[in-house]
Amino acid sequence: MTYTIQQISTMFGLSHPTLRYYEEIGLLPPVARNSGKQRVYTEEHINRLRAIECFKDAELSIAKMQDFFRYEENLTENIDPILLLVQEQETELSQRIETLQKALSHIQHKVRYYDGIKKAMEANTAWPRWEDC
Amino acid sequence: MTYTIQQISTMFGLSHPTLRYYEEIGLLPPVARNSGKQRVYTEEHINRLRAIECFKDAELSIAKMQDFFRYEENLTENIDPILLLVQEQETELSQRIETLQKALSHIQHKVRYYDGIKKAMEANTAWPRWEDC
DNA sequence: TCTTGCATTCAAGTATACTTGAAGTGTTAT
DNA sequence: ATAACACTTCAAGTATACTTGAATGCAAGA
Repeated sequence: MTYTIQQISTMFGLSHPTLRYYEEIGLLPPVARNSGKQRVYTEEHINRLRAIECFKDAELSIAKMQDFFRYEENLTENIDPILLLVQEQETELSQRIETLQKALSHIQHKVRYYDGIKKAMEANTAWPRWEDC
Repeated sequence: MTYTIQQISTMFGLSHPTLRYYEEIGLLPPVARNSGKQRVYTEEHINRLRAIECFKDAELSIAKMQDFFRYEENLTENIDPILLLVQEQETELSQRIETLQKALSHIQHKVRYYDGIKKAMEANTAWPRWEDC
């Protein structure tokens, strides 16, 4: 089964230029062409794009994705660097989540605070005061 | 109490150029100068920088911080937009945390997988196979 | 055949958030 | 006084991840 750039674009929500850009920087494997020089994508590209989607969610930079895919091509040689790469990403990601959770509770505090003020303004009563967090 | 750019820089881990940049774009209130034209920061700047720190953790863009601080100056007029701003950030942030948590479990899966391979290579036993997530 | 439309290349531009460089001024220690 | 260092301005550069524009090519339907 093969796919056009249009189909891939729709499938993954990526623009044509973005797909060509990924190919240009080697994030996608080379894409074959049909008689009219148009790109013909295969399952290989679908799988790679699924991996890219997942890594993007995990906030991996394009450079690290490139490393990852390079390592994966010769896993026996590169088991140490690839393991390190995913372990580091695991650490970064869990720290990031922790930071975001703290920030979320700050923001939620602010939501309650400004909502209290709005209610007080509407009811013409005294404003709540800011409780430090 | 007043502070030099050096003290503020150390306190918040921001470079001198970054502090001047924040001032230039109006993220910091205007900074007074001493006889030698050097910046003199006050508690007002410390408080603002603490707020900026918190918003940065919450992934607020500089543009939104600018909006926030502008709204805060006249809260009575701007209670609706400021409430909207923090509510939107709350929503975005919790969605972001959810995405990151899913991504984290993908990455943890990969860590276990590649660690299994490494162990198998060392023990010269069969490689584990990839279990799809 | 002609037009419409999708596809192509390649270079240049965009957004965000800073950083770096050059050149000069002011302050402090010896 | 003089060196060393901190601070100043202003413009230009950087990194990441794309996007946009201009010019051209091919292919299929009216």
